[in-house]
Amino acid sequence: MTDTKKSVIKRRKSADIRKGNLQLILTVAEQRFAEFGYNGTTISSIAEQANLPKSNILYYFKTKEVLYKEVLSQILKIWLVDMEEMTADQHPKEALRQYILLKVRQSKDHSNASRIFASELLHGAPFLKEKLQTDLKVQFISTCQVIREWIAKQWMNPISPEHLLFMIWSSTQAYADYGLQSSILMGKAELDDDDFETGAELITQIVLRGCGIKQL
Amino acid sequence: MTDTKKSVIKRRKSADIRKGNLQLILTVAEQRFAEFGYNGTTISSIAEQANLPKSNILYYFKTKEVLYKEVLSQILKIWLVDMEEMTADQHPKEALRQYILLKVRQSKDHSNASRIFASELLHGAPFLKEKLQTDLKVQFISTCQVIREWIAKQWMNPISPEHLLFMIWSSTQAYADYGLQSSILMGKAELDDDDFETGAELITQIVLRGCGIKQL
DNA sequence: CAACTACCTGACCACAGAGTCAACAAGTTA
DNA sequence: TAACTTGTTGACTCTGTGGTCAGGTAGTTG
Repeated sequence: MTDTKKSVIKRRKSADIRKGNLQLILTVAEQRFAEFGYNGTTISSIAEQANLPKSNILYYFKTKEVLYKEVLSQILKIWLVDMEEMTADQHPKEALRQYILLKVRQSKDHSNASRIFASELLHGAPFLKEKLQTDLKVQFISTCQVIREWIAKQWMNPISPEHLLFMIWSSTQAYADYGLQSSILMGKAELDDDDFETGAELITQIVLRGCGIKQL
Repeated sequence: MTDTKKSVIKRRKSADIRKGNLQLILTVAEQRFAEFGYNGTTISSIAEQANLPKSNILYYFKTKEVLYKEVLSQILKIWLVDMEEMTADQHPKEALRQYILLKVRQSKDHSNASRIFASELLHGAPFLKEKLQTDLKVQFISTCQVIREWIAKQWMNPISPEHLLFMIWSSTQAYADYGLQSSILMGKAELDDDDFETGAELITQIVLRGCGIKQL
């Protein structure tokens, strides 16, 4: 009994070490990459912030590139999930509102991930190009189709679904990407919850009205 | 006569060397910084692309940082100019349309500059913070005031000028920042003139309708 | 406890990249 | 032409960084 228990405890403890360190490193790495970019981030700086020796980082991730890709890989998933929820049978009034809200929330809650993603795109998506051409593109085409059906049902004005999506993406994404700049301009240390809510609401209003979608 | 002429020619030639090299370096540097970011860009790579020895770059720009700041400094100016043109006596219908058009054009014609600016903001504007707090903020506040006056005149719905500007900035800026991603999704090598026009028109329509600005 | 595996880490290496410098070339002016 | 300024460049230094490695320790299993 004691043996088993002890063994179990130890086994769990050992697994926890790995899991814990992995998580710690990924979290810290995400912060650093978001702030300084891939080239501006050193393994040493990650190590320092995580309170681990540099060699230990390299023990879990063979190279810096592997670590970065690992961080990246989780981001695209998050990005795609929200879009899937828009379907043709929903009314755009609800669907778009919800999507915009989620995207802005994401900019707030996963600001680092969002910024890394943006930075990646900005520099030509060297590590993401393939995934964009497959996963994201499939989802994109499908969502454009949904919008086309909304238009066919005359639930909204006939406008380019592609450009509409670009507009929604960029304006919601901006609350992560340019949050700092925005806060400077608005004269505060950082954007608060209200700012995000106001932003989401404004984007929603403008998009819905702009697309000729009658509200209520 | 011959002497003077010769002298003049030589003087001009000498000045031209400086001017020409300066311009060449700045242009190449802008490309590299846009594509690889500050840390991802090496002086050697700039030198190579400009067909100059590395030392020569350092002769004109004491350090990499000086060169980068020089590139940056020209960008903010461009960014501010268009905004100045929006004034309270104009009707937002015209003013916003024009501003959006200019901003999208800028994303097309000065894509590198736009991307450097975006990248700078994305990483907390380490080199631009001061200028943002002064120049850009002044212009921002003033433009917000213009919008407030439009609202007071009931030329548009009462919406937050700050967030409206963020929305316009980000959605127009996106045509530079995410141009590559967009082209991938739309299945072409790069966005063509039509895409930019369509984008500008769509943003304009949505913003004008979204703000409750009657067109014509 | 013994053998084993997973985890940890300081010392080390190779190399790239920013910036210096000294010597030289080319234009400029009197 | 002589004195001077401006431009040019290869060779060099020095720091920082990604990554290796060997020798450790701590958990694990029979």
